[in-house]
Amino acid sequence: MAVSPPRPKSFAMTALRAFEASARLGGFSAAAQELGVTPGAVSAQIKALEAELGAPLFQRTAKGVVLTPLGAQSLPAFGQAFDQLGQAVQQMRDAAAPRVVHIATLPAIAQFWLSPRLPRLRAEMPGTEISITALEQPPNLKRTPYDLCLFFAESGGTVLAKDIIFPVCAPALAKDLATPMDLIRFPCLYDTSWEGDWEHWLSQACLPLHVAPRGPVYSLYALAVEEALNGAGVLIGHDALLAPLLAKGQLVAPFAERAVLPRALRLWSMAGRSAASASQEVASWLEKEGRALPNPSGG
Amino acid sequence: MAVSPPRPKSFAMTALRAFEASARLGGFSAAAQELGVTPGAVSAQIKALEAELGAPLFQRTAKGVVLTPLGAQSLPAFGQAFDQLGQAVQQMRDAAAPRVVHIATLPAIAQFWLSPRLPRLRAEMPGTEISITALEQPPNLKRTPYDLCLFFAESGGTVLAKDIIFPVCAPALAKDLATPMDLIRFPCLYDTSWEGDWEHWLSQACLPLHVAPRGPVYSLYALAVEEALNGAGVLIGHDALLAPLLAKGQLVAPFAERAVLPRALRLWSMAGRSAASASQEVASWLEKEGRALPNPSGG
DNA sequence: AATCTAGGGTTAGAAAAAGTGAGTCTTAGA
DNA sequence: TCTAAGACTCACTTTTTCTAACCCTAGATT
Repeated sequence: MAVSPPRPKSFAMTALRAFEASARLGGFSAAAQELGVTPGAVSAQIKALEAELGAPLFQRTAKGVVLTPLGAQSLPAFGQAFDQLGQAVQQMRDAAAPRVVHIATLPAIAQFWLSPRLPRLRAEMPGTEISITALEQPPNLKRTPYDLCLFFAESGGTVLAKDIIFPVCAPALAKDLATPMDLIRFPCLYDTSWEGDWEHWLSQACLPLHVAPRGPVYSLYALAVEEALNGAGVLIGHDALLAPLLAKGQLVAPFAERAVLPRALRLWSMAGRSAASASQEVASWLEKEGRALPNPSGG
Repeated sequence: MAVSPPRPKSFAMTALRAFEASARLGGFSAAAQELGVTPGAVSAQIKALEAELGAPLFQRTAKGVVLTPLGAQSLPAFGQAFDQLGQAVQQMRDAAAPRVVHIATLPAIAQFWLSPRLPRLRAEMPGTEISITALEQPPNLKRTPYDLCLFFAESGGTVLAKDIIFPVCAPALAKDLATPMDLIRFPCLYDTSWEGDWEHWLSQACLPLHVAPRGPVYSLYALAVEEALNGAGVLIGHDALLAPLLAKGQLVAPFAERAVLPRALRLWSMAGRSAASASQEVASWLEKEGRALPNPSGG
């Protein structure tokens, strides 16, 4: 008669979360990113879960993993359960600290769009604490403790600004840029997370030109902007982000051609928050801000 | 602009579980028992959760804890979420190992009621693996990975046998026990988890006697039975458990008086299991077993 | 065909979390 | 006043989890 060890604990929560995320996102790497750990950790969790379960949940292939029937059949229930858990956590956080709003956004947006507006926002909403977290990817609001997401996206939420791109540079450089063809003689700067920007602009401007960056590649938009301000080259700029610098004349747009990308600066929150909550107040304020300046640099 | 640390993980699952259990059961100690850890561990978890939350969930008093409004308001959602999670785990386990049945039961029941029946049960259900876990308290099926619970209880599930108690002893001792009054001259054995048994029997038998155990106190019924078999004293015996020993004559009941306790040997499972599952098959078999021998030692 | 790349798997060792155990404190009730 | 229950503290141990650096495979690219 087998008597199990003194602590007959149920399944490890971490492993279940890893399973749910992996199954939902279709891969360990994606799950690892959502959970904020390395793929190896997710792999180990799943392995442990499968061992305890005595049956495989994923079928491993060289190019990713596929759910086994068992895994596929288990996923929906776990999805619902974790949704509910996440919602419960949100509610609790709301109730505990009703005047704290956590915004998740791109580092570039945080620095160039949000940061200039924060003083006014804070002034207009005293007593509300606003915290900003910079992330490369929009987080899953159902699973992570953020109230608002502010990212460039093609759909979802409300549009705060179109994503209009065009080359910008220091004023000193602009006089050497009579036509786009002159771009060939200068480094064309861009941020790695927006690799296609130059091509987009060139094709939208009907220019059969191929430009390539010279010098360092920037993994942080702020660095690229800094370089552009220093006159190190021509940056492919985002209107929504650079409007203040353009307005102040620290950067200029040497060419008239503008490309409007299908994506836009969008703000969204988790469904089912009361409109009276602090996060919704902040959202309204930001949306108003977006409407107030539909085209800050003048169209 | 505050950028949170690289890993903006959501709340710790363990802490949330500790909160839910503590809130539901009304105390850290009770929660600790359900979770299989020490009260200190639960206390630490809750403390960490409250710190992260920035608000207290419990109000500490000298005699236990009381939920704050925040805690009370958060509890239902967490209860539902964990119920759903537990159900999802159950479903997954069922689907993964459909022929494994985990039974939680009292050590004494495991050894004296279940163990003698296991060979037949296994013979009749080949291919079904049955594992037994001995626990002092019935576990919460919604939160722990057991399929069936077999305990003495006053309600719930189906009755397998009444709990009838009466003194038993080795045959050699019986001849010195003409009347219950003779009990005074012998050690009266009992198990610590059933402390009131002697009083129950004595009062039901209308005997104004007070008996006390002499010699060691047994924390495991099996030890007390062993001692009784060795002729070390008179044990207050449970009919359902000792029937085989009585039938074989290894133990005898020197007195005719029997006390029927309000509780009974009961079997229950989590609601919402398909009747075709292995666990329900085992349950049916055990229930049939209970019906087959309503009063094994003869009434 | 050789190389590249993306996605997974594996491992040892490091780090973090969770848990224990003994002792303390407080208060209700005997 | 004494006792018992329940919670807390703190130093220490154990367990879990994570990372970093490796390898492996298959499809795409050159």
